[in-house]
Amino acid sequence: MTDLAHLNPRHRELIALVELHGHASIEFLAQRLNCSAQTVRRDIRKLCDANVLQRFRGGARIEKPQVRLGYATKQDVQQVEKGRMAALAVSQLQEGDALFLDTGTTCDHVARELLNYRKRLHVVTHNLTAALTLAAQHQLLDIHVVGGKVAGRDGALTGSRTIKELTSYRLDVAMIAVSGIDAEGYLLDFDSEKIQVKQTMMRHAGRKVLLMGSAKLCQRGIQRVAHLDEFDQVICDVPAPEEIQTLMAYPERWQEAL
Amino acid sequence: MTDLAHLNPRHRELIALVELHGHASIEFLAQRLNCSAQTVRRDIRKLCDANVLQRFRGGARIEKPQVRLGYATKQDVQQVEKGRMAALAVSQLQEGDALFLDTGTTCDHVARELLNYRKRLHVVTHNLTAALTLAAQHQLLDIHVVGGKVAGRDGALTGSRTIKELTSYRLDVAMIAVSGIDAEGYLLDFDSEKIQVKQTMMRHAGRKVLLMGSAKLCQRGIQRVAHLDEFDQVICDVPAPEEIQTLMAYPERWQEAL
DNA sequence: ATCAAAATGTAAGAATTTGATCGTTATGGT
DNA sequence: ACCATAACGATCAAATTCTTACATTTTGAT
Repeated sequence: MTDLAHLNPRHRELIALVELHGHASIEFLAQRLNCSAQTVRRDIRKLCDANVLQRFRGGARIEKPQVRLGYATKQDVQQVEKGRMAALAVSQLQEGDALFLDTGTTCDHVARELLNYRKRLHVVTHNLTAALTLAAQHQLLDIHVVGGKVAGRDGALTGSRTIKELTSYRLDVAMIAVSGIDAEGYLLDFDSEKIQVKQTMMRHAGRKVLLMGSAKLCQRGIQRVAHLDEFDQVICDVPAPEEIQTLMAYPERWQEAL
Repeated sequence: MTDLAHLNPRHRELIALVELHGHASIEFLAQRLNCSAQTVRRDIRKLCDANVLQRFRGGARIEKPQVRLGYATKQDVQQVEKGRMAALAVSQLQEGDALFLDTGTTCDHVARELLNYRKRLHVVTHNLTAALTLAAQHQLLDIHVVGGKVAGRDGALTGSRTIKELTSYRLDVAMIAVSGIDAEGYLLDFDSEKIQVKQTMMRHAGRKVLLMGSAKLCQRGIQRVAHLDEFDQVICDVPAPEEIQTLMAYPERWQEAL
């Protein structure tokens, strides 16, 4: 166990990317990490020496000791991009707005961004980490947590109680995150309990905002959450790829976070 | 764990900036903090020695952006004693027990202790930090969070909704913490909303357990929560002082955590 | 007001990282 | 077995970052 203490953000994102897919090619990683293939090779060699990854010709993979990939490492994927998307989403809020906040690391970034929002807001969430982050501003923000059963390491509350409580609200905005997207433009996720929560939030909100990093564009899920067209805004860190644009009735709803 | 006591405002700002994105470069920090890169390096070195940040070439990062160090770690008194009290309280649980868990740093210690408890348990709480701690064991533990409004930096949920939800439970144990005690043996606290939650938990639990560090024996509050005699166990880190013993109908309920 | 100690800024040299080049090695198809 | 292609490792130069040392400023106490 060598020094895994001072790994730079690129190392962390590299690990996260490999964990996310189980394996990744040098070229893919070089493109994602914005560096040369040479550097990726060096990083991989280092991480393999530290027994974090296993390498194969052309890339690296990870033996998953746990089926569930760590919530902590998910945070390392597209950290900067998630921050930018969160900032854009928050910048479009108005004083006094009431919003639903979904679970996921992207929404955690929104919570962090809201700390710097200096105006009154109402926030309703089933996201424990976000709620705890927001608690630092509880004098300014009106934060409501819906009841439920803790469903994941990230502190997502789900279950019939959660759904039932959500239905008693009617808010201005819902900020939703998902795991992936399919070829027809439907957003996907894995946990049906969490999907129910997302759908309920959308039904009880005026403006629906989707937060989806470009990494999600090539990822999947097992169950449909909603269609792209059901959202009033789609916030991403890159412009909409052509194949996505053709799936949208209103491609102008796509927004790129700079 | 070195001295976190005398952090100047720049240090706090630096930590906040690193927390915002999870990591930050020296250059970025120097610009935002209006100081030289060298000073930033010196600050970072200090904070890394204190285990607040981790450094990497070119900047620094923080391991858990979502856990604030404002609340739990900084001014928590009697940490060791609280750990011992928590261990004693947890040791008296039985597999399958269902318990209410109150807010406060003492109860956060109980949550941490429960992580090592290897048996099935049901936990109902309005304590966000505890719930998030317990989430790491969500496969083994059945964790329910009641809905409500975030009332403090520590992530306490309160309000009529919280009370109403609590009344639908009937659990084996309630673990309660308070701010102080008065001369007649009544436990005291400050926030009437939180007091209502404590009282409701007690009404809907079989065994009532009070967790009270010796520091609380000379502290006060502004409103009565309950009397010492209403608890089936009083866990403290010291033996009951004489003046307290005379106030209790059953002094044998007092337990000292070793 | 004065001095000592701590904090901050500046600069030069050392160390690390990175991308590119090039010869070597592994892989897959014929 | 052979060849074409892609991946790899070593090496080097350029760029960036770190450390060390020293000058300057600020702070606190007498």
